[in-house]
Amino acid sequence: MRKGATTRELILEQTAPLFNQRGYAGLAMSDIMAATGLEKGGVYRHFESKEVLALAAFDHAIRRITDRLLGALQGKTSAVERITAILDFWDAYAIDPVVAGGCPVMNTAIESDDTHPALRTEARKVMDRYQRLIRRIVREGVSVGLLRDDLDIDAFASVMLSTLEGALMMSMLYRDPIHMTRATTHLAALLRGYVVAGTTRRRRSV
Amino acid sequence: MRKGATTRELILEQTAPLFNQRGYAGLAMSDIMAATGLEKGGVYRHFESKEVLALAAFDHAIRRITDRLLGALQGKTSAVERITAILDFWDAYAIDPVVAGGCPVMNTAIESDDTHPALRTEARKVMDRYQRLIRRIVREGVSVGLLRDDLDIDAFASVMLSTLEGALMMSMLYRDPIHMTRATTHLAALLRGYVVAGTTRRRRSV
Amino acid sequence: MRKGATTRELILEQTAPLFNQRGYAGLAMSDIMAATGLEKGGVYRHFESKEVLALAAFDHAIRRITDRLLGALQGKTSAVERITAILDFWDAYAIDPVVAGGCPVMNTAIESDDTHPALRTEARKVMDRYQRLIRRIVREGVSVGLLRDDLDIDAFASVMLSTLEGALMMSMLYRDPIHMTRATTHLAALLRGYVVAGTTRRRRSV
Amino acid sequence: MRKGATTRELILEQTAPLFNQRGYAGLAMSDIMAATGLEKGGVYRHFESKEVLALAAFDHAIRRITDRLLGALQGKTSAVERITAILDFWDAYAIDPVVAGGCPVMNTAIESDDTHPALRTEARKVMDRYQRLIRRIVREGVSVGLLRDDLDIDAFASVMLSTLEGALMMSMLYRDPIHMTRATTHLAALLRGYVVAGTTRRRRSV
DNA sequence: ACGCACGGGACACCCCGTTCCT
DNA sequence: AGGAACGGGGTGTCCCGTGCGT
Repeated sequence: MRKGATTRELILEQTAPLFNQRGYAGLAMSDIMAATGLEKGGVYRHFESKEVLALAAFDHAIRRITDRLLGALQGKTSAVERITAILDFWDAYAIDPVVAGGCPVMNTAIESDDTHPALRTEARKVMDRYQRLIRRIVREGVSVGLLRDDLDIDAFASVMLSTLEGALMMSMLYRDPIHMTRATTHLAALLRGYVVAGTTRRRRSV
Repeated sequence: MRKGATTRELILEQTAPLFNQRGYAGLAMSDIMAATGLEKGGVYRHFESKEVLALAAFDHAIRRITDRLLGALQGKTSAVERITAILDFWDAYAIDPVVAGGCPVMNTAIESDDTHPALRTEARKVMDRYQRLIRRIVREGVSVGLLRDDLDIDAFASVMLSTLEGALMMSMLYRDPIHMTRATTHLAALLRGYVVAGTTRRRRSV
Repeated sequence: MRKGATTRELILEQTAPLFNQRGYAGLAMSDIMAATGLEKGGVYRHFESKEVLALAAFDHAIRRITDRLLGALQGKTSAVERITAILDFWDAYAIDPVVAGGCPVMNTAIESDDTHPALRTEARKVMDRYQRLIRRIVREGVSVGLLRDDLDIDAFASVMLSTLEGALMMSMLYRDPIHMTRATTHLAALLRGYVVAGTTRRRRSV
Repeated sequence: MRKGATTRELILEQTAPLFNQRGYAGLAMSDIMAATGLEKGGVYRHFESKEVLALAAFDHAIRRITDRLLGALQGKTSAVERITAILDFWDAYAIDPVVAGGCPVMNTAIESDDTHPALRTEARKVMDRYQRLIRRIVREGVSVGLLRDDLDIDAFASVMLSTLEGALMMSMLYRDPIHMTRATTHLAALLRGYVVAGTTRRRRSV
């Protein structure tokens, strides 16, 4: 057992990627036991059911991702810098995911769609937070005069997340980060199109 | 007694949406029996295993979608018209999917990523075809002089599919087609940006 | 197919030993198909069900055994000769059964006891005939003055058949005809004990 | 929760007569589940396969019978008393079997003959023990001078068991203990014929 | 806090017996 | 007579969760 880590955290740390890779239905308690080295008694002491564990593991995965993302935003002040940091984060994610198995939100959304309401609700909540984060950044950019005010903030957040999630799926399907690169490049260009002339230094167009 | 081919089609028709909604691991043979009204003997006569059936059901779903999509392309000649038809197809899909449960390619890509190589391979093949279709259309548009030749055809296809797949996931997660609408609107505008001035009648901007 | 044999007879000829060896529950239609070289359609054309076939196969086995036994009795006139012929028949049966798998009556009696009333009835009928045959012979021997009239005819037939059937079971269990030899030797001596002195030539005592 | 050993015994107690009545092929796991009130998981926890269970059930049945038989021999000292006790045991068995369905050894010998080597071996082992028991008793009777020394001990044991097993089959086939009575009466008389004159009080002849 | 025995029950797949069509 | 079709019961595996013992 890792020093200082409680058993509960150990379990989450080990199972979060497994749930992310194989899904709720595809992951068995026996896999969890094998991964944690615990027996059932040990696991059930901390989580009253597989479902509760799955929910907690999802939360854990999201927390890890969010921590990393917020870290990447640290010190980035302007909207463009912050959006760019997010795009960079996704680029990195496609090469080396924070949590193995792709984006937990998308994975959960796909699997739970018609089967597991609790997980679906959780995924939606996280997606809400992602949208709000982007909207907040963009709104700030607009209010500050960095971005044009004809930018449809809701649509931008929606399209940006759609494109990034879709591109992650493509990159994982092909085991090739190129699709993510193309998506982030495209989104960066899109954003640049809304930057008010003269407010920032030109980057080379892609 | 029923003709075998009929029963086989019946099974595929009934199970394709179920696999699409619940995934390979989430769908039990008993669900299949319930959906088809057949007993085990009947199902296993036509498909030697759940895996073989899942593969066939995936194929079936794709065929249904492809047929519909090709139908929508019927009579559309110019690249812009054809891409627009594809976008319209996705818009409609988000409201009323041809196969319940979202896009089989994305669903399969997500679930099979770390668990089911055969399904993953199949999903990749179909995604290849989608990419080739878009590239062919765009390439023709460029060669004909309708679209600017600085358009990165591969990147366009990649970004377009990423965006549409991601948007479908978002629309399903929120049970709200708005995300798809935003994605297609965005992609339509993107395409319009590459149309050579004077080659087509202006559409009202969206 | 054997010349002159109808398909029906071919089936019975092939399956009688199989039913005798493996029992009704232990023999599958697929075994029957393999043994006969026919497909299911062919078998069901002649026998409407496995049960009907099993009954017919039992009958067939009994007929073959009875034919052989009656052949062995041919020309034997005195009761002692006839009983001895029967004992010889059983001795030979233990070494090389007329129908593979032991005595169909005993096999059927054992298997069908709590499971298959129709077969049980059939077995009982045949056992009745066996008992009647022995009683008739012995009764004739008594009436002719060859055998003592204090011989309990019913008990003799019963004990004789019990001993022979039990001995056949033992010989098959041990794959050793010695048990049958001991039984027939014992029964021959028993019978001799009832022979009226001076009516027959002494055999060497065993 | 129940103790495992208890459940194991429960299963054996309930299934031993079932296997004895219907045979290995004729008894389904579902019958076992119905008889024990357990679900598959419960049964398979204690027995890894139907075959292993069948073997254990056979052992269990034999143990029950042996216990009863040894109990009947308790206090019986002379060879004649002991053999008589065994005959009485069989008489009682034909009326009310210790294990429903007849003699497990014979049943198993018959069914397993051409199908189940493991069971056959087991049946043979038990039959060996039966033979040894009788031989030992008779041998002791001879060495003590109670029985004549021209008695063929091996043949006596063999014939006695053949007769008893065969008679049990007959009694079960006819649902009439008379055949067993005749067999034991006969065997008692046979034994009496070997008693050295003057060593024991005459019993009335049967 | 954890290991482990326990057992209910779902699951996949096989194969059996029968029918129907050719 | 061949053989596809299919209802259905078969076995054994696995899975989840409980509760006892340490």
